[in-house]
Amino acid sequence: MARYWLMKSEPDVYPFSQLVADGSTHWDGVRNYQARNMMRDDLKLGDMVLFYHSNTKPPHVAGIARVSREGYPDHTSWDPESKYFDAKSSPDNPRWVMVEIEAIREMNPVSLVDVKANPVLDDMPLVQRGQRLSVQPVSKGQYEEICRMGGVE
DNA sequence: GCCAACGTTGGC
DNA sequence: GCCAACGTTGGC
Repeated sequence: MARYWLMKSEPDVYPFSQLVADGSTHWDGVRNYQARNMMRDDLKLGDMVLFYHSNTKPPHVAGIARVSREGYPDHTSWDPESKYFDAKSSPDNPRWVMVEIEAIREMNPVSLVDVKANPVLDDMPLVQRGQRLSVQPVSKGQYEEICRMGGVE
């Protein structure tokens, strides 16, 4: 049974349109333990992902993606050239995890303002105070409501 | 550009 | 183990 997630990306860095162009991508660079644990333990093949654009005006959900590979070591963590390099991570003892996601479809942007204005979505982590996690769980009802707002059946 | 929230670091 | 300092996130 598929579960549902929201993943944040800054469109200046990696917009949803790029995921559509690429087809799929590995979600590297997450350096937060809570988010890592979810990617390692909870994100399963076929889980649906709301692709959220943060740090843009206005912030919004931009499209739907799907987990296409479950958690595996994030190789950028032991690449000295990478900006995500972590000296405490190595191929033998990887500290960080990534998943792969694939683009499913674009949707009409659902802005954060609209999410906040919809009582159905009051409990979404996204609208809680100070919520900064780049990977967040979403309920089935919340997922379906966002899809509806974005014009997706 | 500002700043609140939160995570991490490091001295003790 | 505490907690102040610092860095980052991300909306506004």
